Amino acid sequence: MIDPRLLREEPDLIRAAQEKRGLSGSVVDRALEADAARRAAIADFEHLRAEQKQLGKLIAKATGEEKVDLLARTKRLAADVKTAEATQSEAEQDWRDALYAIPNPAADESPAGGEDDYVVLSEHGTPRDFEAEGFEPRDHVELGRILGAIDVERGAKVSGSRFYYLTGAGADLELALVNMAMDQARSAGFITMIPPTLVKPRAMEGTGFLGQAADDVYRIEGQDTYLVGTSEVPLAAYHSDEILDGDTLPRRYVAFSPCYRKEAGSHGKDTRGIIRVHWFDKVEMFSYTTLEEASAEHERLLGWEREWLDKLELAYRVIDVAAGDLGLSAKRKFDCEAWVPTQGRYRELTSTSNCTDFQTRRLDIRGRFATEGGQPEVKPIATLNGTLVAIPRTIVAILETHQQADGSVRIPEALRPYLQGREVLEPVSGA
RNA sequence: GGAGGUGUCGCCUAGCCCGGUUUAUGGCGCCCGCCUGCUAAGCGGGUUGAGGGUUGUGCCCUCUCGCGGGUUCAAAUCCCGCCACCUCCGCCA
Repeated sequence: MIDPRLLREEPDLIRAAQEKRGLSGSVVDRALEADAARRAAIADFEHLRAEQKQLGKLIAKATGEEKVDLLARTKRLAADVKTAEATQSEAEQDWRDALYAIPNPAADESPAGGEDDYVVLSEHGTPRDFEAEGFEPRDHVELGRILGAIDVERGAKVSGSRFYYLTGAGADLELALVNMAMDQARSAGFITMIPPTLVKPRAMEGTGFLGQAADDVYRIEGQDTYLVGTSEVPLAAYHSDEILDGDTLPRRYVAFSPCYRKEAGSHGKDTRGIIRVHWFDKVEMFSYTTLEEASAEHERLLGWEREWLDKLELAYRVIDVAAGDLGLSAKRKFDCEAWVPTQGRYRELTSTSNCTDFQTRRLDIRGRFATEGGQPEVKPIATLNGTLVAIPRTIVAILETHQQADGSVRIPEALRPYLQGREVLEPVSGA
């Protein structure tokens, strides 16, 4: 949720922000109207209610005929109060709906425009030149089959399209990546978490996933419960309705969890292999910090993502995602995209977003901070998230990047201790 | 799933039977000040959060006792539903 005060005082800023994302500014007018209506309704109700309470006090003291008189007066008032209260709560609901429809304004630094208007911030490593090495690279599906690591056929048989089994070396690889990622995050000071992945509407809405992203969310039939598409959801909602001690910030959590996505609207895209799937496991970093520190924290999260990709010896680039391609909650987003040899292009492997106070306002998360003068101050705080490792895409990048002419795959050195010291994944026969 | 119990301002706690100076009591913690020849002890004051009004910047008002309804002129208090936690039983990995 954007700051209601900002909307009221600087509506043109929000209009400009809508335009930068390629969205209509009409929601701004709707929200302003709703705000005015809400405030009028509040004043109306509170006025009547105050009168009612005054009379109530008199009644308590009054006796005899005087009391009868007062009771008659206030009885009529009671009905008016009830009506005014209903009007107020309706107006507040309208106002909330209008506000919730407005996304976080993009950062000044974010490029304007849509999906293709990103800016490349940096490139790291060099894509392998298979032509120079004299062999045709196999894609991850083929490598997965040869290594006995990925079984997409049986995934489809049992669960449908966009499902897979990780088998043998593939399963070992996931556990190794997860443990390595957790080790990295733990030594950076993150608290390790394994969160629930079925959540109530509050958590989903509070993190901004029931807006335009709602089509991508699995809902449990007959229940007000959702499967999360990322552990960002339970990690953000973890501190909902809490006031955190400012001294404890930043709070950094790292979670391992499965993620579920309908992938609605991506029919025909990435149908081969495990680039785009309905379920995958992920290790996610999450920070709560002050609004002042949020940008610096965002850079730190990006730094940890880069450290991770460097250790996997992947070629990748970092992009500044354009305003129109940001999620509802994000003010700014960096994606790390790894080179996928058989596709001849960079594909998103990790992503980090600065959500500022957008989620904390929805989830009622604030910080209590010491002030110069005296009494501590309660203020909104910021949340940020960043992928450390999304398993399938990382496996794709590793297999394709480090494959050898005979179909084996060299294990990056940093990962070997997590794979029983293995240096190479060898083809198996009879998958 | 069944039975019983509990849910009060950061934490603990009084109030609930019997509705009305309750502006929700007290303690801890925290903040400010006083006192004090050291970071102790003591004393005084402040301290839930959200929203609206006013711009007199300090004050006024409303909401907030797990959540939602209801009864009533009036609800922390009475009634109904829901949720969470605890104890016991059942079932289960």
